[in-house]
Amino acid sequence: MKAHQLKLYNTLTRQKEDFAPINPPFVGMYVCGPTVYGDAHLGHGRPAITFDTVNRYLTHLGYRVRYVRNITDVGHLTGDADEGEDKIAKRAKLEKLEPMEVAQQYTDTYHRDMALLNTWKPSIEPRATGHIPEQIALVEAILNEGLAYVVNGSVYFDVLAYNKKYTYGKLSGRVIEELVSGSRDLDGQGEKRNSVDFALWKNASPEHLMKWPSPWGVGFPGWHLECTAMSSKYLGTQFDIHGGGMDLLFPHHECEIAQGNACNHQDPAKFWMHNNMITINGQKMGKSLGNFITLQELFTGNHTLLDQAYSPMTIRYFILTAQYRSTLDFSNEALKAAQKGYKKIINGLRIAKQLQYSPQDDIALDTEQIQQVETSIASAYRSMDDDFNTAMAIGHLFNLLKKINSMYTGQLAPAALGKEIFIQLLETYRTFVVDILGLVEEKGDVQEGLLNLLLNQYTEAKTARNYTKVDEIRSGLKAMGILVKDMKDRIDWAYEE
RNA sequence: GGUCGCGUGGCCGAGUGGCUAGGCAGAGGUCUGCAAAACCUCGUACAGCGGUUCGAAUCCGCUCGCGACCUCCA
Repeated sequence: MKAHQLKLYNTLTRQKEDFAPINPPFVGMYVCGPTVYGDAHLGHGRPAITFDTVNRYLTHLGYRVRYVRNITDVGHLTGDADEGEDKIAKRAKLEKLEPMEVAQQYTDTYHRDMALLNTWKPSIEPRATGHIPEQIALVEAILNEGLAYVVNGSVYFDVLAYNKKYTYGKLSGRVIEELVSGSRDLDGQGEKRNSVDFALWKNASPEHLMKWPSPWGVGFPGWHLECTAMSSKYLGTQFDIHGGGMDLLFPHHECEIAQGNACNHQDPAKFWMHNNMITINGQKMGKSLGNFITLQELFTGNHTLLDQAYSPMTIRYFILTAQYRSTLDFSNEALKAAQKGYKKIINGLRIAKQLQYSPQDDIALDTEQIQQVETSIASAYRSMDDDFNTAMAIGHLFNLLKKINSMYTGQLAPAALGKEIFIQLLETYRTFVVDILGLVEEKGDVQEGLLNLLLNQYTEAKTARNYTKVDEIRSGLKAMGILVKDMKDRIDWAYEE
């Protein structure tokens, strides 16, 4: 393995920085997970795939990653201050279920969808409700620091007091004075000393469903608190990477930094990474806008905006074709192009497995070809080293794929590359596609044995020049998404793109 | 209103000063019973205007258009 200087964009400093773990070879990464009150949508897919790829690449480079992604199973408020309703409780009432049944149900569907997208499971997947004592301890610590205050059984973080010692707004680039003057006068925030203060613990009304006893009475934790509690418990008070969607940058991550500094006197994370949003017709796709498409709807094609179903791997590939910090616009056209691109990549994987190296004395090394392969390999790594530029890496993979395909069709002899480069080419291609990008063949309805039987018939018919039969088999297989390929010396097949 | 970001060929989408991104769609060619696949070749794009520079999609300014965050959201 060559030396890699991984650079990643740190939202905190707004520039790309050299990555170095606090305790090599270990890397601690915390990513904000879903609030489980509904099916996961395309917007959940993006951070999951983005940080899965980060996890995969770091692991590939030899780091030992502890990847923590939480499940938020305590609903936060749908509205402002006391007027709001717990999202999970709301769903529970609607479906006549226990809140925990709702959380369990959608945790399960989330896991199912993430597995389909071929994301690695987090090392630890803590739940907010499983860490109530830790959260209460944090509130007490912040109170002890004099950076929070209690009102009517609720505890609020005192942002102005905090800002005297630390800097509130350093992540989002917000200036406290502007926040104070710019924040709206909301009803029901009378308890707070200042509108910029945020809840650490909320007093629960009698009809509130999810609540716990605390030193300040029965209540529930504020929504920024769980991430601080769980990240510090499992990764320490300062860890390497904190990830999440850009929409969480403010106030959520800003508040995490404030809470971390208030308790531990240091920033919780060295690097903050934020994936951009998926847009639909140029507008953010999101629950609040009601324009989201769930992953299941994508997989089944069951949505008015969808022309057809798109497989999980198509979705994964689609997301990886854009740099994670760019917005990515959803459209049927783009997804169909992604589907074809993905199939092409996977067909290449099948082909690569078949290729054999055989030395040929009559074939000289082709230095130009060799150099092209070497350049593409190096470029693919350089792309990933540059803030996980999967889009660019994929571009270089297609260049490698051309070489693989050329060898497959006999237009390029493996011997022209030399054994070492030949092996390196195949190995790099497979490693990038499968290990790093996480793209795998989708076990469809292809039964290899059955297929080979049919292809034998095809070959026999062809030898007998029975073209009616040949065409019949070919069109029959095409209807099932299998392309028959008549090669010079044999018959092969591929997934239809 | 405040803060931040974006505008790339028919479509998607990389690219921060000179060196072919790539995919999809399209055209021509090689191969082939015919196809398909694959491979080769092709379009010479960077919102507009001005500036800096030997040289700009890439830096600076202005204009226009779009979006995100500021309230729960990945």
